[in-house]
Amino acid sequence: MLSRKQLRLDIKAVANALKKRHFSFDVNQLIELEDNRRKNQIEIQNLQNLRNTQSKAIGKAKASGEDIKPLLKDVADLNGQLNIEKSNLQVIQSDIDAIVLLMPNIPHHSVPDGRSEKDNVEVSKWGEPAQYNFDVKDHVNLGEMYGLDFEAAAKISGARFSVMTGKIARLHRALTQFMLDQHSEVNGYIEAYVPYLVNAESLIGTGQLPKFEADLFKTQLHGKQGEAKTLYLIPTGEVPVTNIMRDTIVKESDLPLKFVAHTSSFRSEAGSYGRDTRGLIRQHQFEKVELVQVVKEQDSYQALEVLTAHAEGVLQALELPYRKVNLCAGDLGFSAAKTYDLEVWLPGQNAYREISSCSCFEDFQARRLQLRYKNKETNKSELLHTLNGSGLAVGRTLVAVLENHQQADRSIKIPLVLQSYMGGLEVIN
RNA sequence: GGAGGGAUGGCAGAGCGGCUGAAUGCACCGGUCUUGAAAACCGGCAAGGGUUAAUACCCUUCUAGGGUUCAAAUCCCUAUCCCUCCA
Repeated sequence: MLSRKQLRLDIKAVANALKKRHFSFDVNQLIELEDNRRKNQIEIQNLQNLRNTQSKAIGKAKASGEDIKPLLKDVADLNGQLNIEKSNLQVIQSDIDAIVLLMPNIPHHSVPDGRSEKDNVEVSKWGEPAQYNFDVKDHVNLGEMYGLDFEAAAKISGARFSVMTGKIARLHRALTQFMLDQHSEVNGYIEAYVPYLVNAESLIGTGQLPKFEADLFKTQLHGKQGEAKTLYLIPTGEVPVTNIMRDTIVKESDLPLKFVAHTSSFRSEAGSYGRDTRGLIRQHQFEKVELVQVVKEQDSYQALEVLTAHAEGVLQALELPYRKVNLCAGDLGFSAAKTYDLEVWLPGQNAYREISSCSCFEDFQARRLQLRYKNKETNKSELLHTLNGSGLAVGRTLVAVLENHQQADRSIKIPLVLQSYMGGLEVIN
């Protein structure tokens, strides 16, 4: 959520900045609403002030045994008026909220212009895609030999699910463990275990709601009471992990906060029919190791570089060629001010594909989350900055390992760092 | 399934119709003292919003939403969460 103060003081600049995202809104409408809100609020406050002083007068009059009847009538009239004004304000306020909650974050100045992923800018590249002197298979063909089973998954649940058994399941788990260990032991993140079902407040906090409800799986308990207890399956670990700190004022000495969590993620993938229907790339349920940082305002962009490097470290350890891309304004997620995507090389697709998305949200999420710290210098509570990134998406990493480390005899070479997690196994065959 | 108890500032914890935006302690910040630190002492210290050039002043907020009342942290109802006991 953008700052209301900023919207009030400099709405033109906001509108202008959001143009970079190709997002537009009715500036005049918002100005008018805001104007009405202010007038209305002043009116209400005056009435409240009057009522408060009258009420106090009644208290005093009563104590000294005077007749309070005429005073009572006065206040009753005031209250009548007040109620009308209040309901007016409520309508205006919810109109404003509806608009503001749907406004995306302002892109950082270093974000390139552009409309779609075609306009993203490559920042760096690591590793060389291997040359294969044999017929390259994709992960579906390779995986099926070693325990990846989409037919069983379709029977159990439907499309976009997977079953893994045997060596593949073990490899999948090894990747998860390796990533968790790497981030908690080497990179200094606190390991967290979090719920996969979350309430609407949490999703509003990180920005998935109200705008992206269609992307979510929603659960509901039976009966009337159940409706009040709607929970959503998390679309990313970012939601529960970032919400750990919702509504808190963090001690300055505890900053920066760094969490790593392994979670499943659930996405409806509404609107992506026909895209990536083959294989593990786009699933309704997938595993991710998520990095979250909460830092002071002045540290956030440095933190974005570091967090991205942590995700890159995993790719490098797994000997997977990748490139780092600075997302253009048009491709930026709703809450993000700046995002680096890491795209891993997939020989089976002969292309780089997203495997991690690392974003700085500035105070956009923190404002919704009421996530602050006490600034010692100013002695004020100030909003913090949040960041997150996948480190990495486990399913896609499995794909990358299978495809990049395949050999002519259809065996899969296991990267050195994973071997201890595989009981010393060097090759899957 | 049933019966109770609770939710108050960064934390702990009083208050249970008007003088309470809220005692007290801890934490934090500033100062005195000290070679320095600690201790002690003095002072400050919730958030959000509005009016104002500024000093100031005003409004809202004691889990959330309703209600009673001229007036609610305080009384009533509902929800959520926590705790205890019974089955």
